[in-house]
Amino acid sequence: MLEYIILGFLMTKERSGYDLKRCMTQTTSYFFDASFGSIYPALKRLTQKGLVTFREDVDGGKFKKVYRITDSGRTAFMQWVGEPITFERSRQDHLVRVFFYEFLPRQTAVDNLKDLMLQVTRVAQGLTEQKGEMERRYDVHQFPYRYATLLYGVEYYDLVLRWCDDLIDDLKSDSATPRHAGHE
Amino acid sequence: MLEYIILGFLMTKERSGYDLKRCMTQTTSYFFDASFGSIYPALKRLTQKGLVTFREDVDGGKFKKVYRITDSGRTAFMQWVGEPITFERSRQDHLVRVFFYEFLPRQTAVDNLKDLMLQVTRVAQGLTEQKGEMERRYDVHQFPYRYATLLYGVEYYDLVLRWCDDLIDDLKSDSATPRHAGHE
DNA sequence: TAGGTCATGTAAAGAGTTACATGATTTT
DNA sequence: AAAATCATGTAACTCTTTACATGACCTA
Repeated sequence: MLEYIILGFLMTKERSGYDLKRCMTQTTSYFFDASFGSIYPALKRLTQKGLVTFREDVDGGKFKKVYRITDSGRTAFMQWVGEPITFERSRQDHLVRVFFYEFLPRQTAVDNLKDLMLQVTRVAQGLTEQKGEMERRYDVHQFPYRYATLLYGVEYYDLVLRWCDDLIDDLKSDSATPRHAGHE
Repeated sequence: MLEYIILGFLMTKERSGYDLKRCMTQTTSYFFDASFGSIYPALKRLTQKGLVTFREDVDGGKFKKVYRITDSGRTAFMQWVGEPITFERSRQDHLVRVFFYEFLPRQTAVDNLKDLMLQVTRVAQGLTEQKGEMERRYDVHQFPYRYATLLYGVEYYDLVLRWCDDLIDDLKSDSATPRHAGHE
């Protein structure tokens, strides 16, 4: 997967490993991210397979390896991107603890959910700004897919926030039956 | 994480590795799942740490190891479940390809998105049925967290479906500008 | 008797992160 | 002069899946 994402980013222009990391952090990190520890080995593998080449560049004294996609790289990417999308149920780690919140005092549950909302709000803010910037600067109909993935992110975070809020409301209105009583 | 989920499932009753797998598939698979290849080693580790014990059972000739949570297991679980929830941006693999759909002919994009919708619909159906069954059989206010996580799943799949649908609509209304033209 | 389900387990491989090592340049 | 950023890379570790091995019981 990572290798194809790298190829995808190289489809439009040549980039260094460092550039690729920045790309991901800025544009895809809300649905896919990778560390240097996986990017550099991936670039090595792609080079060995002949899907990318690189030139060494000294830009202002700084040593750089700038990667460019090859023709077979383009072919491999085009083959991959056209394949049917396989829907994988994605792990939602934040749900795991909540699933077991029956064992927690209601107040702790509410506090932790509120804290979760704060975290999500922070992440969501960055995305919403990106979306606004895109709407201001471009005609979004020209980039339907980039815009759609951004929208997905904004709506997803919105869902998580609404969900937390609804659950907190539900817990407050119903504080007469503390489910955590009786354990042990 | 897996070890705590196992402890969580053992909080209410004793279960075998096989039971635990069935539990997860039935109740948490839309946000967390694990294979036998990770469950059995996890149970071994939990036993070594003294957080669970087991008894060997021969149920109708079938050999079973039934695990029970210990007191230190309960303590460890209660400590974990009360910790603040850390929100991790979760990978949404289905978005990765779509992010690069500018390189695909519009018709292929639409076809693949429709196929994705079919897959999601199938997964969503199971969850919606579970939700309906819970509403019929129990007073959902008695199980706010189980019900909330179910709701999350239903709403999440709904979001994905609406998102696909909106994107397909957008692509149809705007078919005059095929963005894929011009590559290679 | 063949295939399905119940039941446990291991080994190899895959995919990734974290931490570290290195060193130049740029900003404070 | 220190700290941050740019830039590449490796090694150890973690977590996980897939594939396999084993064997009993159940059902068509």
